[in-house]
Amino acid sequence: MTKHGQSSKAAVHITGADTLKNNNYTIMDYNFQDIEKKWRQTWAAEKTYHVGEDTTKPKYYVLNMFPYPSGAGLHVGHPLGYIASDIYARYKRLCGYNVLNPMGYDAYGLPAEQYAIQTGQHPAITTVNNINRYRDQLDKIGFSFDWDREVRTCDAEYYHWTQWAFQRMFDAFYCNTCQKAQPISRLVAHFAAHGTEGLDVACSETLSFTAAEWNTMSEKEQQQVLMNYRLAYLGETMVNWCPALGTVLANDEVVDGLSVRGGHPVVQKKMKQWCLRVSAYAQRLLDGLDTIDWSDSIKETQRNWIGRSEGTEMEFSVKDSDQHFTIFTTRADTIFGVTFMVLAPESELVGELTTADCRADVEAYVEATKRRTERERIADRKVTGVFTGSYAVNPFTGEDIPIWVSDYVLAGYGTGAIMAVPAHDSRDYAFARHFSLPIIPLIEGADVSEESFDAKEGTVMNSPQQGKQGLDGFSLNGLTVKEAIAATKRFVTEKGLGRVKVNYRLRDAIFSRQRYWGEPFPVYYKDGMPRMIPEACLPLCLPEVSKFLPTETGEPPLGNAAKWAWDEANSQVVDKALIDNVTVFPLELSTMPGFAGSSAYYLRYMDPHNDKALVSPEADAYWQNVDLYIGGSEHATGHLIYSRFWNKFLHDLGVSCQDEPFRKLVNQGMIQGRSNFVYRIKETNTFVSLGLKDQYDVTPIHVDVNIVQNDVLDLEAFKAWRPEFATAEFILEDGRYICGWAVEKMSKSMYNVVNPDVIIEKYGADTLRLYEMFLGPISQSKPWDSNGIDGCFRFLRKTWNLFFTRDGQWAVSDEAPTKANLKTLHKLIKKVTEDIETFSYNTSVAAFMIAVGELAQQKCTSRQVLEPLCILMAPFTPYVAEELWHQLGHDTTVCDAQWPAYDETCMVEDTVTLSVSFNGKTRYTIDLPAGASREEAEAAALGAPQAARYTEGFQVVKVIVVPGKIVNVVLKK
RNA sequence: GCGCUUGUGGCGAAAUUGGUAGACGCGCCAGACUUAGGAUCUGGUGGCCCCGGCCGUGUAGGUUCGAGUCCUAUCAGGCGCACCA
Repeated sequence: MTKHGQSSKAAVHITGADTLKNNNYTIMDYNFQDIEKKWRQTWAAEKTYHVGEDTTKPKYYVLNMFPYPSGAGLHVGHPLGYIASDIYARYKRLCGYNVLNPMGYDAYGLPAEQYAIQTGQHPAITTVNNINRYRDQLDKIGFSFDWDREVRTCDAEYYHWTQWAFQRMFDAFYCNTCQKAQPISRLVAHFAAHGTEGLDVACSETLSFTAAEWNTMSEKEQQQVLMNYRLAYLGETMVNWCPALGTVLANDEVVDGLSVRGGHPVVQKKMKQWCLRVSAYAQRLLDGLDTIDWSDSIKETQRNWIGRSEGTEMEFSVKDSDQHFTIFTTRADTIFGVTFMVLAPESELVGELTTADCRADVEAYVEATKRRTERERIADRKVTGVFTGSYAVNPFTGEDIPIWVSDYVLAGYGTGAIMAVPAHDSRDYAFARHFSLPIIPLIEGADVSEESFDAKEGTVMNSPQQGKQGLDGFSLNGLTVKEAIAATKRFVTEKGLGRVKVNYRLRDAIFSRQRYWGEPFPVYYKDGMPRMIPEACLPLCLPEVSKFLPTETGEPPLGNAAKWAWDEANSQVVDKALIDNVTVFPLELSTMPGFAGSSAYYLRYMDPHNDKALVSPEADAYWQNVDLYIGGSEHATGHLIYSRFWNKFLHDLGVSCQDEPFRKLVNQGMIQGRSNFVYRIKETNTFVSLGLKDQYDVTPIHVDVNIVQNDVLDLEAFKAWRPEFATAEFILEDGRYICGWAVEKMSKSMYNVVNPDVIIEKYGADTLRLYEMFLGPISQSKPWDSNGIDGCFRFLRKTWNLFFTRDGQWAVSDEAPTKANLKTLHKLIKKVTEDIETFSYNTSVAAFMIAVGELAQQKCTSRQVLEPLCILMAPFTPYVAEELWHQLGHDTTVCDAQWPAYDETCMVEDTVTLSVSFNGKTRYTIDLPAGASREEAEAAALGAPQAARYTEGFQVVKVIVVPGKIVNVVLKK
C-alpha cells in the first residue's frame, strides 16, 4: 500500500478511479471510468445503435468522410467532425428519425505501400493493424455508429462494386442531347445506321465517318473508335508523372509542380492511361451546385475548378494554303484588334504550319519547352516564343496575321491556339511588347501605353479602324463591350465563320496508378485492346506479389505477380507463364487511384452486405442520399468532385435515385497543435523560463506538451523525458518554469500531438466530446489547448451533483418544479435545439453550463426538470446521460427517449425591465408589468421619478417591446 | 490578378440578426477549507479615471434615436484558382 502522502496525493487527481479508492470522496462521486466502461459494453452487446430500414419513421443519413487508417493512430483533431455528426445523429434520433450513421475505412493508399516497401510487411497486415487501433480509439469516444455496416475499401466484397462501376463506365458514353450516360451499344447502333451524322456526344476528339465506313472497319478499328467515346477510356494523354513515387497523379494531387503526398517533383509525360470522362459531366456538376446546401466557399472552389467559360470558336484560314485552324476566345468583339496568333508548343498545328526556313528555330523552341517541368514554368515566367513563318487571314478584315508559338498558350485548353489582342489581354500585351508587335486599342478612352485594358467594359471603337472595311460592312463601333460580344457571336454564327462554344477547365480524371495497394482493374488485353472480364467473375482480387516495387523493366508492381493472367476460356485468373495470347491473356498491371474507393461508399453503407448489387433499389429508395456530410474542405476539388461525378453516373444508370450524393455539407476546421518550448542557454544544460529568456542567448527547444500544464513545465517529468535532460538546471520565475508556445501543425516531430486516449483516461470521453465542441465553431480551424478542459469536467461533475447529494444519496424528487426551474429548463431547450440545428455546439455547451449553474442555485431536485435535462445532454455526453437515465428508473436506452418540447409559456416574466435612452445612451431603467402596452410603457417612462432630469423637452419617438426582454423607450428633443 | 472568408479582452469565443458589447470557459486576483495543493468552494476580473463618468468590436467615413451587426472606402490575415484566351 502507498504511503500516506502519496495516497492522499492521488486524491487530488480527478480521475474516477482515484476518488473511488480514497475515503475523502464518496463512491457516488462522478465516476466516469466505471460509467463509460459499463455502457460501452452494454451498447456493443445490445447493438443499441444498429439501424434497419424502418418505413414507419422518416430517415436521416449522417455521414463522416471515412478516415484513412494511418499508422500514427488518431489524435484529438480527428474525432472533431465525428463528434459533431454524432451529436446531430443522436439528436435526430431523439426527434423520431431513423438515423443512419455509419463508419468505415478508406484503406487503400500510399503510406501503407511505402511502409511495405521499406519493411516488407504486407500492406494488408499493417492496414488491419491500423484499423484495429482506430476502432479501439473510436469505440472509447462513444459514437453511435452502426458497426454492422462498416466498409473497408480494400475488402474484395467492397471493391467488387468499384470494379463493377468502372466496367459500367467502360460500357457507357455520354449523350449531350439528353445530358445523360447511355449504354455504348446505342452508339454502336447509331454508327451502323448513320455514322457520326447527327451525333452530339462527349468525346476525346471529334471524329467524322459514315455508316458505310463504320461497317467496313475491322473489329479492332471499331474498338479504337469507341474508345474515343467511352466514359472510362484508355487515353494517350499528358500526365503528371512523379518519378519518385513511380506513378501518375491526378491534377488535384499535384500542387505547385510537387506531389501532395511526399512533395516530390512532378513532370509532364505522355502515357497511355485509364481515364474517366468527368468532363462530360461538367455542366451537370456545375448546375447541381445550385441544388445543394454547401458553403459558398466550397461551391465557389468547385465552380473555379470546373471553370465554365462561354465564348466563340472561330475559323482562321492560313495564307497561301488551303489549311485552316480554330481558335477559342471569350472576346470575339476584339477581332479587329488581333495582331498575331499564338499556338501552344504541344499543338499538332505547329508542325503543319511551320515554314521550312523557320523549322529549326521552332523545333528547338518546342524541345526546350518540353524539357521544362511545370514547376520551372511557374517559377520563371519569362516571355518566350518563336515565329512559325506562316500567316493567318483575319476573316473580318482579310489582313495577314503572323502565327507564333509560345508556351503561354496551353495545349489542353480550348483548341490550343488563340488570337492575340494585345490591347485587351495582359498576356498578349506582354508578348507584343517583348517582340515589338503592333497594339491596336479598341475601347474608347483606354490607355494602352503602359498596360493592356482587360476589363469587359467601355465603348468599342476602331472596329474596324477608320478607313477600313469590315466583312460585309460589319462594325462594332459605338457598342458596349457586352453588346459587341453578342453581336459578333451572332455574326460569326450566321456567316459560318465559327460557332458559340462553352469550354470547361475541368479535365478528365486519370484513373491509373502504377502502384500495388489499390483496386486492380478488371481488364485484360487481347490483340492490344482492353477487354473487361465478365461481370459474373467480379471481384478480380488483388494478387500477391513478391515485392511492392516496380519490376526491373519498369512495369508497375503487379508485374511482379506470378498469378496474374486471364484465362478467357475458363474465366479465371491463372499463372502468368501460361499467357499465349490465344486463350490466356495478360491482365492490366496498374491499379485504381485513391478516389476510386471513396467515390460511392455512401451508397454501400445503405446495403453493405449485398452480394448481388452495390445497393438494392429498396435500400437506395429508403435512404436516398446523405442528408448531412461532415468532413474537411481539403477534398473540395478531389473526392467531392469525383463522388458527385460517380453518383451522377450511377444515377443515369438508375442505381442511385438521387442526382446529388450529399445534400448538406459541413466542413469542420482542422485542429492544430499547440507546441511548447523550453529555452536552453547556449552551450549549457540550463533552461530559462519564458519571462527571463531575453536576458540570455537561448535556443528554443520543442518540449512534449504532455509534460506541460498551463504552460508550466513539470520539471521532474522533463528530466525523465530524455537522458540528456536528466541533469538539467532551471532558472525559474515565481518558482515555476513557464514554457513558450506556438500554434503549429499537430505532428510527432513537434511533440504537440495530443492523443484522445490520454484525455479519456484522465477526464472521460464525455468531457472530451464536450470540450472539443466547446473549443469554438466546428467550421473553424483552431489550436488544441488542453488548458480549458477542466471547466468541462467541472460542469459534468456539477451536473452529476444535481442528481446525487454529496454523500451519494439519490437526490431526485417528485416535487413539482418551481417557475424558476421551468424557466431555466425551457430556456435551455430552446437554445440547445436551435444550436444543434445550426451546428453552434459551442454555445450549446455554454447554455448547459448556465442552466446547470442555475438549477444548482435553485436547489432543483424535480424529476420533471432533471429528466428532460438528461435527454438534452444525451447527444453531447451519451455516457453520463445514459447512466442518469437508468438511475431515473428507465430500462430502455436514452436514445429512444423523446426530445423535450419547448414551452414558451414558461418564459413569460412577471415584470420586464424598461430602459429609457436618448442621445444613444441608456439613462435609467424601470420595472414594468409583463405584457404592458406601448402606451403604458411610454407613460411609465415619462412618469418615473428619474424622468424629470431627462425628459424635459424630449418626446418619445420609439418604444421597443421584446417579449420577456428589455424594453427600450427612445427619447428625442 | 480573380474569387471566397475572417478581423471583438491576456486566451478560446458569445451577442436574441439593428437594441445594456465581451455570455460561457480558460487564465489571472482575492477570500474560505487546508500540514499541503496542479484539489474543492465563494467572489472579482475590457481600458482609463479627477469615482462623476469617459473610451472601447482592424482603420476612416456614412445611414439611424441607436451600429460588432447595414452601406462606402481602406488595411491586415487565412483559403482556393491562376499564362484557362
